[in-house]
This record gives sequence, C-alpha cells and structure tokens, in this order.
Amino acid sequence: MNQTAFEILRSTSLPGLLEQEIERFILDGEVAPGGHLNEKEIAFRFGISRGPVREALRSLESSGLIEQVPNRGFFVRRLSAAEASDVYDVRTVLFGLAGKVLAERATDDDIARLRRFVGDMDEAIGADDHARYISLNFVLHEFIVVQSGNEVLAQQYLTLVKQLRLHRAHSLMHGDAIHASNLEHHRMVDAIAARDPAQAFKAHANHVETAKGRLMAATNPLA
Amino acid sequence: MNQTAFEILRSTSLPGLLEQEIERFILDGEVAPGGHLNEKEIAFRFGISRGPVREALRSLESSGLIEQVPNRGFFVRRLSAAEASDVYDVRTVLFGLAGKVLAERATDDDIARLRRFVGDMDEAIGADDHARYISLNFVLHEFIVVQSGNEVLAQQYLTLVKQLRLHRAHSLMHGDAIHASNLEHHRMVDAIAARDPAQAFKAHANHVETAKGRLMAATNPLA
DNA sequence: AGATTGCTTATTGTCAACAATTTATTGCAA
DNA sequence: TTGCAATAAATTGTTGACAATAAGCAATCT
Repeated sequence: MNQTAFEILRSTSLPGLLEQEIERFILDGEVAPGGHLNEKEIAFRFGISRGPVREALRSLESSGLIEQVPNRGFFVRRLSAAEASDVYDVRTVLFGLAGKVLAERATDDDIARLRRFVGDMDEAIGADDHARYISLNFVLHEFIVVQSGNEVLAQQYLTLVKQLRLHRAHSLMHGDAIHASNLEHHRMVDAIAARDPAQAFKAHANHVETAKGRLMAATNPLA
Repeated sequence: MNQTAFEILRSTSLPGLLEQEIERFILDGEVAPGGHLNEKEIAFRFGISRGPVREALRSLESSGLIEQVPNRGFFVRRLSAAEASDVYDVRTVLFGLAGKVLAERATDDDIARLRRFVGDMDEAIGADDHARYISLNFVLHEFIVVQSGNEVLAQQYLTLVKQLRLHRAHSLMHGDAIHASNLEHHRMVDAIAARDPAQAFKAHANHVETAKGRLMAATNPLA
C-alpha cells in the first residue's frame, strides 16, 4: 500500500519528505512567486503539526526557493531579471565544468545514451512535440550533470535550475530557438565523445550562455 | 549594551542568529568533524528552547556543514579527500567567473584596493608573518567574489570555502607555496586591471586549481 | 571471560498551547 | 463617502511536555 510506504518514509525524516512536497508545490506553480506559505494550512494539509513544517521551510529558504520576512512568514521568492541573469552566469560555468569532467570520464555507454537523447530530441522537433522536447531537454541536462560524478556540482546546478523556474519567462522557446538549441547539444556530445575536455567546457558553457541570451531577449527586447 | 543588541537581533530572527553562532562554533573547530551536536545542550547554552535550534540546524544542513542521521541527530560533516577535490573543482570555475566579471566591471578604486591587498601580502611574506598572510588572503578572495556583484556566485563560493574548512589539511602552506601563491595573485590583478575577462578567468581559475594541487599533494603524497 | 538479554537513561521527533506580532474588521467622526 | 482609531481575528515565534528511538549498563548465561 502507498499508505505504508508513506509511513516508512515518515519515520525516517518527516521534514525531508515535507521539503520535497512543498518544493514540488512551488515548482508546479501552485503558489505563485511572492505568494505566502501558511504554516498552519500546510500542517493541516499533511495532518501534522507546525514544527516539522517550519524545519522544511528553513531548508527551502537555504536553497533559495523561499524567503523569510520576520513575523510575517515565508514567501515564494520572486526572481528579478537581474537575478535570473546572475543565476545563468553561475549555471554557465557549472555546466561547462560538468561537460569538461564528463569528457574526461564518460564511458562508452554514457556516450551512447547521450547520442540517443539528442537523437530523440531531433525526432521530437520533427514531430513538433514541444512538450516531449522540453522533457527530454531537462533529462539530458540532468544526466550530464549527474554523470559528471561531482555531487557538489550536481547539487548546486540543480538548485539553480529550480531557482530559474521562479522567473516569469523561464522556458519559452519555439521554432528556430529549439532547433538551434539541439544543434548545440550535438556539439556538446561530440566534444564529450572526442574526449576533449577543453572543447566540452566551451560547448557546454556556450549552450547555457546562448540560452541566457534568448531569455534576456524575450524579457527585455530593448537590450 | 551588548545585551540590548542581542535582544534586538533576537527579535528579528532567532534561528538566523543561532545559525551564525553555531556555524562559527563549527568553523572554529570547537566541534570536530564527525562530532555530535546536542540540541538540548545548544538550547541551554543560549537560554532558549529546542525549536529554534532545530531550525538553525536545518539551515546548516542545507549549506553542507552538518549532516542529519535519523533519530540520532546532527553531526559535523566529515569531508573526504575526494569530496574536497570536488569542492575545489567547483570553486575553481566559480572563482574564475568572479575574476571574469570583475574584469568587466571593476572601478579604478577596486583595482587600487586589489593592488594594495597584494602589496600588503608581499610585505607579510617579507616579514614572515604567516598569520597576517592567511588573513589577507581570505579578505582578498572575499573582496573579489563580493565585488563581482553576483550575489548567487558570492553565496555559493563562500559556502564552498566554509565546507573546505571541514577537511583536515585545509590551509597548510609555507615558504615556496606562499610565494608562488602571491605571484598568482599578481597575475589575477593584472588581468583585472587590463580589463581582460578571458585572461582574468584563466588567472583566477588557475589560482584555485594550483591551490587544489598543493592540497592534494599534501593529503596524498603518492598521487 | 565473552557474549547476550533486559532494563535504565539520554536524545531525538513531534505535538499542542501560549505569547507576540501583524492583518483584517468594525465603529465613529469629519 | 472617506479616513482613522480601536478592537477582533489570524498568523507567526517560542515554549514545555510527551512519545519514540537509540545508547549505555548491569545481570545472566554459555
């Protein structure tokens, strides 16, 4: 039963479980940026008291998804364009590092899977399946970062990606942009397959940098 | 009075204040890596209850300074050589980015202060004042990262530096190493003064990379 | 002696209640 | 009607108590 599974997890770490649930809630947009998180309501929703809820909220605060205002509670963080730009800059070098490290240690199987991902994404583009492309895109990036084997890197990177979802136009791409994006993916995988760390760093960093460019252009057409 | 200052801060955010105090406690080595953090004892020490203590501990957990073991509490994190290596790799690209950004936006005053720092460090070397060098070294790095203006970058970087203090040999340098280190500082500042972002990235990243090399050599003389 | 079981103690995990602060509402006067 | 003051309600901040789990210790058995 799901009930028992819940009970088992519950006994290990209730705040940890809560953190995941609240995070999902935020990332799914069920509470908009700037929105207030009512402790009592959250506690009631999960049938527990406010103690564990506050602990979970503190964790989410540290990962930059929510902010605390003294005596007023926790609010979903609002990410300005300037802040999103800063996040992108950090993400750029982290992803570059992931590519570099992966070029040094990728197995043949890793490379085969990377090629498969990018191939599937080409197919999704051909079939005009936008949702599938977005989904595969996320999986590809996560795969690269996780397979790099550097947990610090992976954790930092994923935190930043989550933060970016708090920004208004966090992933509006269409037509040409998607096509160009997957061309960059090909270059990334080629560099890894060639076991060329320096080139892999460039290709991966460049990919995020151009993504930032697309985002900023969409946000502020004047700049 | 200090008492009132404490009371004022206390009214804004007790867990936040606690987090700083416990962090200082850990970084000063008053609890060794692997050591246990007794909630009741901490609460008693500050004359408060366990609620706020647990919230502060959750925050510290998110920043990677402590780890939670279910039903056994929080322990100061033990950083293995492999983990320290990973942290250094991430720190390398973050510091590279800081140098790059600073090269793009540093004011003349920033550059003057950088030169002064490095000059003072040369003096400290000449006077064989090891403690002063270490101190200035930290201030210089923090200055560069903060003046980059990217708060995400600064926060991530400082978190990693704190984590590194959990590793045994986190800053044993002497003689030649210190001299070589400050030569690298000169190259960093030169690149910033020349407003050369690409060169600044290289110089800054290289500086952390060689520091990692020194550390790993000290930790594992065989490799 | 060494290992094992059962009991005692200490510590964590969670809760419900209370105090303090903020927000919403009502009543009143200009 | 609008602005303001007083009051009521809701929410956060903190606490002390209780339950559940783990660690320490002594007595027992092989």
